[in-house]
Amino acid sequence: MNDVKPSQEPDGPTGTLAFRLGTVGTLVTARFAAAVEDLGVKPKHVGLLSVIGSGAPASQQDVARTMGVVPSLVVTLADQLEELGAIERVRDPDDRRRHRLGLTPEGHTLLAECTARARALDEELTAGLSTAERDTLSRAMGVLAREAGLP
Amino acid sequence: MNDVKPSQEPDGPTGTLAFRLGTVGTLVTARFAAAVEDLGVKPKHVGLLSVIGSGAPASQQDVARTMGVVPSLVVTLADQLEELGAIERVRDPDDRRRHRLGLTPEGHTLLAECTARARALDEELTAGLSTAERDTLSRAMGVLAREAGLP
DNA sequence: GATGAATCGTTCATAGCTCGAATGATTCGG
DNA sequence: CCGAATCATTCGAGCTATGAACGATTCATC
Repeated sequence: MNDVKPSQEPDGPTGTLAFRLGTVGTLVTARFAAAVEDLGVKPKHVGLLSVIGSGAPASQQDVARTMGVVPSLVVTLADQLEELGAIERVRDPDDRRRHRLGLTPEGHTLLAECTARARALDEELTAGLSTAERDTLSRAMGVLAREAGLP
Repeated sequence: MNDVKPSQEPDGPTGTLAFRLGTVGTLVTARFAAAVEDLGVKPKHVGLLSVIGSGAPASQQDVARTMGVVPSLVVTLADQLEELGAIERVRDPDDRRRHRLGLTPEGHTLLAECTARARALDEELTAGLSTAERDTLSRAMGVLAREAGLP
């Protein structure tokens, strides 16, 4: 009768979802960063690639909004990815203020490799979970993302 | 037969658990930071309070290890919390190199308030989830935390 | 007991990341 | 045609967290 809530967890903020999400997120991001370091990119770069990769070529403003960062940061990230030969900037003929960002063939390859490594990391992380739990977790993260103000 | 995997998710890294954990973590942390801002503390302070609050009084080195940060950062955080009157440093009589960190009565109150707000945030975030899903999520986060290298 | 090595807390300088304001080019609305 | 708005870019600044030095204290070995 005493294990209705089997929580052996500490009862401080450290035990709450909000807090744990932060610490685990930081840790996992660090691990992902280490996993793609040799490719010359960091998580933010991968995020940019991913945004560009899925969907129509977008302006840097759009990308910034989607990523939840400031446009000036997109400039820096895009500069570095362009230098890697992963993306290219094309002046939008319809509105020549805009730069439409697109993946180069090398960019597609890079994105695919990053995706593969992210998936591998997922496998490691969820090794201790059942398939049903993974699905629930995956779905819950989607809900949380929207709840936290993501597109 | 085509919805064996009902994933409408994008297939880039953005859709992976590892990546989403990072972005959601950052977002949630920002929201928690805003929630406790008027108390004069930031998430890292709350983490420190939480570590001190649960368990025997620990040295700053121990706290640093538990939090996964460098000892010099604990100095800064402890300074600010001490100035708030939330914690106190006591020279360990058994080993006078050490400072044992302890919560003051005000510190207990502050920690309790932070805990309450973290729980309230949890409620908001998981509003769209069933009770069973919340439990699974909670458990899964514990597994991930250990898997990612947390105590 | 003495003495060199190790540990604890602290200070300081520094690196990394991100933001915000200012600028120039371009487009839109009246 | 002209002022307001939008886009990309540059530049400077802020904040966090780190790592290397340093004094105080303890430990281990002789």
